[in-house]
Amino acid sequence: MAGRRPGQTQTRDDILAAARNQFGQRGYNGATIRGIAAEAGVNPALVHHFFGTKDQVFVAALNVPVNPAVMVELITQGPRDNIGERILGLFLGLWRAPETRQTFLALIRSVANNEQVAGLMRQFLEQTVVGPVSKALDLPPLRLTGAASQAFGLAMARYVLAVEPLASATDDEVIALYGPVFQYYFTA
Amino acid sequence: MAGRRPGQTQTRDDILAAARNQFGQRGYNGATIRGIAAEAGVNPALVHHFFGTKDQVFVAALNVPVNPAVMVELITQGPRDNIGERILGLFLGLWRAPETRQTFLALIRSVANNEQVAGLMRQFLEQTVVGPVSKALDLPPLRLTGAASQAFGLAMARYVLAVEPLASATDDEVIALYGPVFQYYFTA
DNA sequence: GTCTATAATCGGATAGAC
DNA sequence: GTCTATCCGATTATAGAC
Repeated sequence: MAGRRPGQTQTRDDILAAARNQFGQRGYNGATIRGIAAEAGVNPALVHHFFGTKDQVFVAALNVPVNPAVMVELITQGPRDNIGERILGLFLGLWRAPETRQTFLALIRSVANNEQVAGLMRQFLEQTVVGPVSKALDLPPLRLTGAASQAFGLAMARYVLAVEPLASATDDEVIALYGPVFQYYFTA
Repeated sequence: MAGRRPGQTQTRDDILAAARNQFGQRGYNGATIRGIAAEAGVNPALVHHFFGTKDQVFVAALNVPVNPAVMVELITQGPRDNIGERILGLFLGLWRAPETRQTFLALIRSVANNEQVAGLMRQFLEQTVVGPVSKALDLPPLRLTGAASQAFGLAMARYVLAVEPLASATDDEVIALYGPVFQYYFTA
């Protein structure tokens, strides 16, 4: 934490930022090392130099400081009667912060076109989300996949497709619209 | 309708079927003319010969006999108190038929990674679905984008991600789970 | 640390022979 | 109708100079 590190740091971070943006805009398949390098203002070979293969660049770019286990904790701990609104609050907050927003966009776009990423996401949902939350809240797993599907659809419609009037709605309007739905999914 | 047409037809249809499958599995960006030709067992040049550019192949492959206006009619006409289940029945039926299933898969995968397709989908939803249905049923447009988002999310989770236990659930279980949600979106 | 050069593929599209 | 041959561009990745 004391003193700044020499040279390298800046370029490396530039590449990482460019990667997050490119993967977010185009997904794994659509983004290119060359595109990332161009946006970062460096040579394509440098991207490989710092992060290795495209796979590894992807992992590095998406390694954002959001701990899923903590999120699950936050959700399962609080009062049950407003769990829908609480989840939406967390969700919308993550979509408001640029870093997590880019991460989520990248994941959605990649899941839709890349079998490998889709496999990872499926595993993550089944093992880290649906399983634990189902036990913690004593809900049928099917209910939680319902909630997950609505979260996916909301992200898709509001942030990827940007269909109106949903895209321009305020966060409060979104909470009012989707609150009852998530409350339903989390009520036995 | 009387008598069968000569030669050409078979190969042309083979290419079209292969195109539907490839676009469904990989989306617009991921599918290749060469991949389509290989699956159809023909030369890549033939694909161009019959359908022109990749854009035109895409349009031809997705030109499936589903009239959106008719679907909207079906939904807005019937009784209001079971509209959720009726929509789900139509929806699941379309995902059961191979041709429409491939079409929908292609659209979802392409929307997520292709700005042009996303634009078309956005326009379609706003002008052909949300607008008309909102007027016909006297519902706020925002409600209908909510329903659309849930439809997208259901398709994504069940058919693209195939997350369990949703992917293996029966249609009846899906109707039981999502029925109340769609009913909510379609109730003022 | 940064870049040039290049290998090895793969992509869409076209011209033109048969 | 069907295919061979080919153009031209873009991609990931590596080797190695400076």
